[in-house]
Order: sequence, then structure tokens, then C-alpha cells
Amino acid sequence: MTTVDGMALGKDYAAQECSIARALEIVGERWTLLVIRDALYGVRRYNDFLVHLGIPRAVLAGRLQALTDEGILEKRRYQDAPPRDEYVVTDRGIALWPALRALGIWGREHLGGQPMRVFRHASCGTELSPYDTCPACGTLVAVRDIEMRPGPGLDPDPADPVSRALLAPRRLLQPLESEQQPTAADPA
Amino acid sequence: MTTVDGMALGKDYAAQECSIARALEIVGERWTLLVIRDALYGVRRYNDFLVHLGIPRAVLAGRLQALTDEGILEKRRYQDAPPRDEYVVTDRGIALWPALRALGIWGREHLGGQPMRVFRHASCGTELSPYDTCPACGTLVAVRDIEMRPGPGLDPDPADPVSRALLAPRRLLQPLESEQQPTAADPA
DNA sequence: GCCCTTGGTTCAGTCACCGAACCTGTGGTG
DNA sequence: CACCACAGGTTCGGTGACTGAACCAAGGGC
Repeated sequence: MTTVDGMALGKDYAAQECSIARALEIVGERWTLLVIRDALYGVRRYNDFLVHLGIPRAVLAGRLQALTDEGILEKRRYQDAPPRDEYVVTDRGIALWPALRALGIWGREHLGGQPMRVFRHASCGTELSPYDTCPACGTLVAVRDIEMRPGPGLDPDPADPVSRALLAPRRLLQPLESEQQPTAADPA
Repeated sequence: MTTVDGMALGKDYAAQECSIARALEIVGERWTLLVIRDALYGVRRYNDFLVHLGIPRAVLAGRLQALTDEGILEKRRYQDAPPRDEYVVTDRGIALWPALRALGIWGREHLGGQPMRVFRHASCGTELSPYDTCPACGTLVAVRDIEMRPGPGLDPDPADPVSRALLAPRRLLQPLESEQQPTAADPA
């Protein structure tokens, strides 16, 4: 079907009896974790992934297919007029959030620079601990109760519309409303 | 020097202003996180990585070099007679443990099967929570205070000596004592 | 009728990965 | 001293994945 169908990693992590290795067989390929990250941020449409990630089209199609096969994304018809599908992250995908969060924290702390994004407990506004607990409430905060805000390191005026839409404070998983491209009839 | 020197990912994750993407540029390549996992398990020597991972030699050499350059491993002379170096994981590498742990938990919970390894608080023996806190002590347990034991899913009689050495309960970071190969003069 | 958008597929070129062979420095053994 | 083993690589040919650009197709909107 797609160009990529041998899949996984061609040669898998062979004799690795290890949950980490098995996880990496699914999500360890180039781009895959970034696709999931975007899905958690609310990106759902092929074109939005494409624009935001700058990923080659064929690779994106392959990854979306593979992630759908693995039950990490779900392909869902969202309009019939012109038939259009979106890719919605499943519980299995949401469960990858702690891993992505840990990677992000490592990247920020060990590669220098300002934080790109800040995560807060939506209901009380408190910034989350590295393990997604709310210091104020003392509870583990569910992914859909996490509010994402731009951090000081983030470019305040990005080029692509998806990055712009992601500048506004928003909950994780909340579907992205892509900016409408002004058509010819649209006033500038 | 090595075959891999363009490095990183050839083409980096371009415009990604994101700590996750920056982390993945360093540790997102095939095999890299498994090398770090092994390093945290106490593997230090080229040959032990080679045997345990089943990774092509050139790829391993490239990864060790890259991780050394990034300050995640440190190359250290451990004997002079025949000059031999070992690769020891640094604090920066140790800081990746939460990410690896999160990936492992995801792999176990969402890909089925028995846990391969169990992690306990070394000083009290209590099994750790997903976020490395000790339910008994209520504290965050440092990586070097984590004891690793084989879980029910692990092959009790693996082929390679490194896997065998990793069967014994041991602390993370504790250097691996590789089994000596019996020489001709050695009694069976 | 024409062009635009969305969501792809196809294709040629490049680059990383793979496995096997080879190399080097050193030490042990008969 | 000849010979072999071992650790830690490097080199090399073949394969497969990734890349970027072009092409395709189904619907709408004007």
C-alpha cells in the first residue's frame, strides 16, 4: 500500500528481551515520536503534520499508517462532503506522554536554552512537576487536564500556521483549529 | 575518523523549536537509547555492548563516539598493559533514565507480556512506582539506589554472557563483571 | 471550465545500516 | 620464537530507508 510496508525497523531489535527495546521498535523510528508529540498537542490532519514537522510526505503517510496499525492513532472520518479523515491519538498514544515529557525535560536541562513550552495544571494554573504532578494539588494530572503555554524560548512569530495556532494557551489533546488560508475573496 | 561523522541525523529536525526534538537529535537514532540503557545497566566495554545488543560493529563505534562527544558517555582508560578503554555513563546520561523508564513502562503495559525487569529501592526492597518514587519511603530514589531484578518475562538462561551477568540482582550503574571465557588451560 | 485544497503515491538520488572481513596492538602458550 | 586469542576497532559491498520534488485524484467554489 504505502511505500513503507516491511515496517517496524526492517531488522528488529532481534534478541532484545526488554520492554524498552519493544517500545522502540514501535516508536523508535525517525519522526515517529514527533508525530505523536504533535498528535498530543492537538494536531490531527495530514496537512498540519506535514507543515509543522517538515517531514517528507511519503514518510508521514507511512508513519501515520504504522501508528494507526499499532493502535496509537485512530483514523476517523470527520466530513463526508469531500471525504476527509483525521488521525486522533488513542489512549495508547496518550500513555506515551510521560516518555515524551521526560525527553523534553532532558533536552531542556542538558542542551541548554530557555524552555520552549510550559505545562500547567489547567484547573489551578500551577506549573507541573517533571512527573506531571501538581505541586499545589498534590495529584497526578491527567493529560487532558494539562495546559500548554509557550515558554520564553519559543519564537513568538513562527512562519507556519500550525506553529502559530500552537502559540495560544491550550489543553493537550484539544483539536487544533487550523488557521483558514485567506481565499481570493477574503479581505486582507 | 569513524564512518559516521556528518552525524546527528544528516538532516536535523530542522525548524523544530522543541526540547523533545532537540533531545531526539542526540538520542533518537537507531540503537542509541539501547546503548544508553545498557550503560545504565552497568555495561561499559565495547565488546559487552556488541554481544548484548547484536549491533553492527561500525554502528556501535559511531554511537559510542557520538555519545562521548555529547557528554553522555565518558571514555576512560581502565588498564594500560594492553591499552583498554571503557565507556562510563555520565550524569547527563544518567538523567535519561526517567525517559527510558517511561518507555519501558509503556512497552510493558501496551505491548503485553510479563515484565522483563523489576526495579526496587535498594535500601528497603520496595518495588518502585513508575516515577521512581519508593511507595514505602515516599522519596524519589536516585538511579544508583535502584536495584534491578529479573522479572517473570525474562529468559532465565540466555545465550550471551552479558545477559547472564545481568540476571543477578544488581544496582543500576554498577559496573558489569563480564564472565571470563574459559581458556584452554581452564578446567571445565 | 478552471483552479484550489486535501491527502496521498511515485520516482530517482543519497545516506545510513547491515554483515562479514580485515587490521592492529598486546599478551599468553608451547 | 611462532602462533593463537582477544579487545577494539576500520573497511567494504549490498540493501533498504529517507529525502525532495513531481505527479495524481476526488471534490468544491467561482
